Amino acid sequence: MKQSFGEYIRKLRTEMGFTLTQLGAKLDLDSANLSKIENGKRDFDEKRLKKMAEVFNLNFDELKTEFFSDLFAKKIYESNCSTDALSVAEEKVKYLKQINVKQEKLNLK
Amino acid sequence: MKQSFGEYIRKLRTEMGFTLTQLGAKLDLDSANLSKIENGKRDFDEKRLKKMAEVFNLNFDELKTEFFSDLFAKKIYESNCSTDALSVAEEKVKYLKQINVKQEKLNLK
DNA sequence: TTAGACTTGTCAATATTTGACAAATATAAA
DNA sequence: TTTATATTTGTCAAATATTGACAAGTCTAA
Repeated sequence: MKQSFGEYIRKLRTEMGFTLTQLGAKLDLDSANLSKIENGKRDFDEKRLKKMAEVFNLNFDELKTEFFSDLFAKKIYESNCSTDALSVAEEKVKYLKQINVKQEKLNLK
Repeated sequence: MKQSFGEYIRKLRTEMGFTLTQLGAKLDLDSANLSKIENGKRDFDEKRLKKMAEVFNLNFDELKTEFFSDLFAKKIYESNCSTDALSVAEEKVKYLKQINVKQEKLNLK
């Protein structure tokens, strides 16, 4: 879990004995671009997460966790932001969900 | 800290007695677009954080925390991702910083 | 050396974000 | 009420960013 998302894909891919071209085909992705993704030079596209979970038989929610945590970590690292943002974000997620509940109740009326 | 970034700006703006147009001018931003930002219909652009900190005399790092936490929370909410991603992200930030240290040592040689 | 695997650079196509403006609505003072 | 100002909403072209694709390079193992 402490690796980057690119390293994670590479690990999974080599464990399965796939080449970049083979996995690329499964994910509908150019091997050159997949190489960049594994090397952290491009971002993996969220829309391919579902397919990736299927290919590697992974739990989709755990894969999302892996994917988004990478996104957040990179943002924090690049922007030199405090990791406090992470705990504040947790509060804000609660806030957003709460707003949503209120909204749904209103919509029922 | 439990409000959205848009609500936060609005609170600061009204406390200072600024109109959208007045604050917009200070931030080099159309009043209509600032309105959308405050109402969560557009995103505040990271490049204006510095100026915003100056205008409201805020600590830049704290403002960044406020800004990025909002970003993360929205992502999690929209994508229905587990908040586990936040703690995993913390680990990944450590990992990225560690990699960087190793890289710097290599560059010295 | 050759074939296959991987990497890197580039660029047009596509998608997203932004700035700007007009028009509608809300608010509040005269 | 009318009027002035503040705010909201819709739209759209321009600016940016991302993506897919391909060529050409390096690396590796037989």
